[in-house]
Amino acid sequence: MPTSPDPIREQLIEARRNQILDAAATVFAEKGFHRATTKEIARIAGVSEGTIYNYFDSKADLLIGIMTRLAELENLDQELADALQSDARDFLVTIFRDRMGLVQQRVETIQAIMPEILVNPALRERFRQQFLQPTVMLFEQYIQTRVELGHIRPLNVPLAVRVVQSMFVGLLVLRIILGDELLQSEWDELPEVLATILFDGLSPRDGG
Amino acid sequence: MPTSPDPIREQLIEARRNQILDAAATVFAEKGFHRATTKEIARIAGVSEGTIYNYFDSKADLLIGIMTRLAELENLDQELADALQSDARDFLVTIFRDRMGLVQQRVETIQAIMPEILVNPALRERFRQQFLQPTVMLFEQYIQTRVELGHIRPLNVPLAVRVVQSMFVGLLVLRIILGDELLQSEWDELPEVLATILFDGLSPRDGG
Amino acid sequence: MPTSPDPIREQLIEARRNQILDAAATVFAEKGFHRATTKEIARIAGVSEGTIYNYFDSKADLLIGIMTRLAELENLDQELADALQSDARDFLVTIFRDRMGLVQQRVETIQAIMPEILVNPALRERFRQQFLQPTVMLFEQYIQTRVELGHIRPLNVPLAVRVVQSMFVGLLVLRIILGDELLQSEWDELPEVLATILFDGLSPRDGG
Amino acid sequence: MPTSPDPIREQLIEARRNQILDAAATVFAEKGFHRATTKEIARIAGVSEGTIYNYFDSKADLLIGIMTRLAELENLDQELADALQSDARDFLVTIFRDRMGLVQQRVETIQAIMPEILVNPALRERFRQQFLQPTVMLFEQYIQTRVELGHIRPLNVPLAVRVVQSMFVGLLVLRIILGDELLQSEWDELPEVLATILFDGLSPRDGG
DNA sequence: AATGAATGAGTCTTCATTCAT
DNA sequence: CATGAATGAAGACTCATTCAT
Repeated sequence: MPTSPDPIREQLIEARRNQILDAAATVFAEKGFHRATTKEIARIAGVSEGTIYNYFDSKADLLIGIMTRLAELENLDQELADALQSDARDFLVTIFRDRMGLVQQRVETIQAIMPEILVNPALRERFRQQFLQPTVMLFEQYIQTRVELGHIRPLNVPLAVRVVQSMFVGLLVLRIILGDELLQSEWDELPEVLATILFDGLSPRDGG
Repeated sequence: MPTSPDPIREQLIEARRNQILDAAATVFAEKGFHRATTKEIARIAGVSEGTIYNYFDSKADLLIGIMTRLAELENLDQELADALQSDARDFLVTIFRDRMGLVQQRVETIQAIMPEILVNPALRERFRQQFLQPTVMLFEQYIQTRVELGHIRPLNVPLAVRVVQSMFVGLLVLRIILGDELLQSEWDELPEVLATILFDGLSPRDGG
Repeated sequence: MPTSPDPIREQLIEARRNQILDAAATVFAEKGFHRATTKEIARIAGVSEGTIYNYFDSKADLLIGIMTRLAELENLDQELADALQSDARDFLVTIFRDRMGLVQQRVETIQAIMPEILVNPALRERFRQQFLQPTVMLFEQYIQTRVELGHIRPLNVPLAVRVVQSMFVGLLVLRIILGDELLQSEWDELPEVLATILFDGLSPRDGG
Repeated sequence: MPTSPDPIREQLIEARRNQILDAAATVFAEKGFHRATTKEIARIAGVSEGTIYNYFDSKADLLIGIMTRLAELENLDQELADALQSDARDFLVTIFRDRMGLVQQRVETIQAIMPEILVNPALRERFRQQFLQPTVMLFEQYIQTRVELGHIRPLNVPLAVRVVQSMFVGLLVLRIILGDELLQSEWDELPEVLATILFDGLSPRDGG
């Protein structure tokens, strides 16, 4: 009984999976993984509890599914490839706006998985492999190239990448998870401040 | 029968509370809040499960206790008051080393509470009031003063503070929770890279 | 619309029933009735779960079907009718070999139903009516005749039949279900030992 | 925290374990293992469901417990040691009465475990090690001695032991599990018939 | 007649919390 | 105050059965 490559069926299955993952992300975001119940996920998804288990192995598998689906939407490499064309500073502003815009759309999803990533080793490892490592590698290459081109001052590139990455992660945590109000109200002005700090530094320019 | 202010008794009670909180922090750090059981906390603490409830109202109350005890150890204001004496850059390096050193000692405690902060609204609010707001206010004053003294270029101070705070939070998450290996091996070199980026910026100095 | 007695259709239906019962017997034998799932039975039978329910009312009905089919293969009466022709001892050896040979072929089927017979009253009653009672009655007649012919010593015939029947049942349980290794390796020598014990007894013959 | 050898506590624990095992045996016997629910076992035992799990690891562990407790009551070796004193035939009658009397008392327990033994490999192995093997070994020695003493005719001792053992097992199954009515009504006369068949054989004695 | 996705009742098991000793 | 046995509510997961296609 080979898997029939029936395209209609495939689509129905995919749609049902997404329907369930959407509901799971909503409930996980609201209650956290442990306080979320399969009963409520089923209710939100408009299916029975049993149906969830026709599409996923376990409640934990829903988290994996949410994260994998998130990863499939990424195409950072293309973005970075285009990036060398533009000015480094413009690029920072652009990519920050782009990616943080994405994050905005996925607040719920991120709230759903992030706390559990911190606690669940298997999920954590998956997260590192699917998100952190690719990002780090691409950024390292990108910055290394900028350094060689003289656009960026010579420095410990790997550490610098972590510092910038930390800033993204930290801003995410402060705004999305901890709900910092100032970050929410002045979010649009953030890229400029960020660019100034990162490229020009806090120290007053000699001629400033 | 009013509570006798017997100082010996007070001390015993405090000691027992700490003994239980230590155990709770250990188990929460290892298993996460939900996977931790009161039975194991009692075992690690060397007391019975019932005893825990003589000192704390609930399992969640243990988290509050852990966080409150952590806050009591803070004396950031004094540190910042002294800070204006020294060079801004030196201060950054110093305070980063100090606070991250503290973090090192409290890895377990932080691992215990952080994931739950992300998920538990009551705890989150408490965390914001006990840690984030005081820090933010003190730093805002500190940087504002530096700006007025001409040590730091004029900028959107509140946002800048969030950016710096994010960097701390992000580095914490990356190193402690996600276990980034490079950050672990080159941790000692981080303050210098950080200072360079923050104060001098990524852009090559004209005369550099 | 009466059921058309279409012989081709009849045969197809019968074939499909057998296909499903074979699969059910296999899975029941391997997992036991409760641990067996209709999903796996369907998979082994090469049909869908729904199809099973077009031929059988319920999972329990599969057991009934298995047992009924087993009973249909029996034609003990003929065997016993022929039996009086031969020497009693030879007959024991022959019938033991015959029936135990049958059992060998149906190990799987027997493993499938026996444990459930012990637990399911309806099935148990059916088993008694389909297997035990006919066998007992035939054997009682057979032995009674032998006694009257002077081939077998006078004794409590009904009890004696139960004793012999028990021996069969017990040997079955020990070998098939409990997997006694000696019974498996020396199975072929068993009829002779059995015949000696049953006909000659354990006591040493005076003139032996 | 070493296990306190508090004798009172030990006794209470043992009593509670027995209370639960009694209830489990009752419900298993009535419904079979799978149809029995922990809820009902708890109800019959007069405790809560949770309490069951303070004393046993799982529902399956209850079966193990029932079987182990049954095994502890056995002291077959002593019985067999005494046995060589008496006439072989008398001994058969005696031991049959003894052991079948025991069985009578434990009908419920045996009904509880036997069907599951047939289906659960782990339990089956345990059963073989705790009951079958010891019995077989002791009986082999006993019969071997009898043969050497000339009380029993020379034969394949191991097979003969299985045959006799089968008879016990088979009579058990027929009477206890399948509920044969004749075996129930004439149970008291069974030992004599059995002894006659086993020792004297079915064949009429030459001088009989 | 065949399919297999959907169903949802049913069960084992966990664990925070209580309270009699 | 300390204990730890008892509690029972809650929840993840299974699977026989149904029914629209």
